[in-house]
Amino acid sequence: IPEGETIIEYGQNLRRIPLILNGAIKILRLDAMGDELLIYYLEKGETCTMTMTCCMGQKKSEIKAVAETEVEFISVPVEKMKDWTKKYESWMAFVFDSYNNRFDEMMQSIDSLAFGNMHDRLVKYLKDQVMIRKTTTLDHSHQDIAYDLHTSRVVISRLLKNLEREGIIKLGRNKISVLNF
Amino acid sequence: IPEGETIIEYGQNLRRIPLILNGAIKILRLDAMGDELLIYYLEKGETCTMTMTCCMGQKKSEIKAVAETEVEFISVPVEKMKDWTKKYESWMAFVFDSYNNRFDEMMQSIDSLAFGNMHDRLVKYLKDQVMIRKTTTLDHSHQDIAYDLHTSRVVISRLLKNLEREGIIKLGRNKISVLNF
DNA sequence: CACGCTGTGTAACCTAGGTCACAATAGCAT
DNA sequence: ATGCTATTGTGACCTAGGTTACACAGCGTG
Repeated sequence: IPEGETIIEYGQNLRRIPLILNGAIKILRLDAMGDELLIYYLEKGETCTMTMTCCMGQKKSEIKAVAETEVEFISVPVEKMKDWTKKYESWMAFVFDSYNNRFDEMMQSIDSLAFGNMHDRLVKYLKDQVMIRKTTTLDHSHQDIAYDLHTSRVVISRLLKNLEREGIIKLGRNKISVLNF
Repeated sequence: IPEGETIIEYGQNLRRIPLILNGAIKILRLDAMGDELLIYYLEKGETCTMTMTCCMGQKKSEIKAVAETEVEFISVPVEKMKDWTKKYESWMAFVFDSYNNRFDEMMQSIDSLAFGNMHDRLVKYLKDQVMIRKTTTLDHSHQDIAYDLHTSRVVISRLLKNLEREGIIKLGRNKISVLNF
C-alpha cells in the first residue's frame, strides 16, 4: 500500500487482521464533533489490536488506518486467528503481547494528554516521525502536524520556531531537519 | 474488600486475574512526576485487562487498583486462564469482549482529555459516581474530586458552584446532591 | 464554650494555548 | 518575469484553567 492511502475507514466491517511486514500505519480516532486524533503508530512485526477487537466483537471499526509510509502487510482471516489461539501457545502469547504494547501506547497517549504540554507532545511527535521514517528530514507542513496533534497551525509554528532558536531543528519550506535531541 | 482499600499496588507481581461480582474498582495510573490519573472503573461482571496483560507478559503492574465501593470478586490463577482460553470458545469470547470494553473506556478517556473541557469532565465524573454508588447524594470533598480529575481544588469549587447556580446540583459540606442531568 | 481542623467561597493574578489578522516568502505555472 | 497559491512568521488579543492568599463556616473535642 502506498503512503497516504486509507487502509481502514470508520464504520467498516472487518474480517481480517493485518500483520505488518514493513512500513508504518497511523491509527486515528474520530470524536463526537468530527475531529480526528492520532492514537498510535503500528510498525514492523506489529498487529492492530483494535481490528482484532472489532473482529472478535463483530463490531464496525471505530478507527481509521492510514499508511504513514509505504507499507507491506499480510492479512489473516479472523477464523484462522481464533483457531491459532487455541492451537498454538506461541500465537496466543503474540496476541496478548500485542495487547500489551497497545495498552502501553494508549497509556502514553493518555499521559501526554493529561500531563504533557504542547511543547513536549511536539518533541515526541518529531521523535516518532524520525524513528518511523528513518530520516531526520521530515517533509511535513506545520498544518499537517497541527492536524495530527489536534491543535492550530499558529501554535505549531510558534513552538517549532522556539525549537529552531534552541538549535534542535532547522526549518525550511515543507521541511524540518532534526539536528539533535 | 472494604471501600478505600488498595487491591493492587504499582510494581506488584500479579499471578491472578480478578472477576468482579459486585461493587466497583477504580484503576489509577502513575505518571513520570508521581501524579495519579483515574483511568477507568470496573464494575460487576467485568475483569481487569491490565492485570491480564501484566500476567501474560510477566510484567509488574503499571496500575493501582482501589476499591471504590465495597467490592466482592473472585481471582483466577493465570494458568487456569490460559487453559480456559484454549478449551472454551465462550471464555475466549469473554476475554476479547473485556479487551473491547477496556479499549472503549480508554478511548473515552483519551477523548475527554483531548477534546473535553473541565466542565464536561466534571459532569461525566458526577454521572459515573451516581451510577457506581447507586445514590444521588455523594459524600466527596472538592479536594477528592480534584485529585481524581488531576486538577486543583479551587477549579472544582468554581465549577461545582456554577453547576449549583444552574440548578443541576445542591452543595453541602462533604456532600453533593445531584438533582437532575 | 473556646479551640482547632477541615472544607468551602472568592478575589486577584498568571500562563499556555487558541484565534484573528495580515505580512512576507517560496515555489509553481503560464 | 508575472502572477497565483500554499506556507510560514508574528503581533495582538482572549479564555480556561492553574496558583496564591485569605476569610469564613461547620463540626468535633477537651
